[in-house]
Amino acid sequence: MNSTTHRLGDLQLRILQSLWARPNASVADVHSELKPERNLAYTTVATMLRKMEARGLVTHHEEGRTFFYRANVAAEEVNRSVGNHLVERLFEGSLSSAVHHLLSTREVSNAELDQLEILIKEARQRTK
Amino acid sequence: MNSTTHRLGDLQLRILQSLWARPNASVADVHSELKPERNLAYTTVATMLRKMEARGLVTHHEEGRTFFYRANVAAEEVNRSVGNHLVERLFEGSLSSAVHHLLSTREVSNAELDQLEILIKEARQRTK
DNA sequence: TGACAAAAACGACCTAGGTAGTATTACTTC
DNA sequence: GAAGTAATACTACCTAGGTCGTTTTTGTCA
Repeated sequence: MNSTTHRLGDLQLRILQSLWARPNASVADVHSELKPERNLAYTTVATMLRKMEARGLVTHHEEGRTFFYRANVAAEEVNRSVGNHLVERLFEGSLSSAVHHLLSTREVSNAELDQLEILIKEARQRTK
Repeated sequence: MNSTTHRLGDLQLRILQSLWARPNASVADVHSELKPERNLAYTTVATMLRKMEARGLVTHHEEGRTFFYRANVAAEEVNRSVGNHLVERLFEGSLSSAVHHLLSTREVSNAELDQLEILIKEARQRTK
């Protein structure tokens, strides 16, 4: 894949998320999906999709005169890449200090804490 | 503070980190600190510091003809802001899915897992 | 005091994201 | 077949990070 999956703009990320949820979407599809949160012009979405295709982030195929886009990078890949990049540049690679900051400044429900403990147990199993 | 503490460039973040570790540093100080990892021109650092001051990220005071800079935003603040922003935009605010991704794709030592469990216990105490 | 060096100021340029208007093309429908 | 509509294509512009080169100022020291 592209080595620069981290460093995606906000709009690019939202478009990718839209495509992950609804693969093979036309410009109109993406545009109307994003309409409520960002009141963008149709051409803004179209232009961004074209730019993203040039960067290899999405691909398209044509049906009649309409382009249908799909993501060319996996959600897992992007999330991992962006997440790791953040931990690296902010916390020198220390996952625990990253989580520490998150935990100490966010409201975290008990259910989420339960979930986290399960994840830790699973991680222990894996490294055993 | 500034509402845009998230969205800092890599260089800006590194400069801030340098200033957090060594407050009241001259351009030469920051430049030589960053020298090993990034072979930047002196003026690059100076220019970036000036731009950062214009954005309110750092301040300076003069001693003789030399500027001494210090960070105008706290490390805690920036880390929290950047971290939260990431969790929001990548995982819709779910801390556990963020941590899940991190845990599932990184090598995490047992010591770090221990540390995480302690953090969770502390968080539970706090919300009780 | 005159040369040198160090420091800041300024301006220039490139890249990339983001946003959108205008032009062109082509399909549909009366 | 002409008008209207819905697509894409193209171009332009703004902002911000990042990177330096050149110029100006000023202090130091032989």
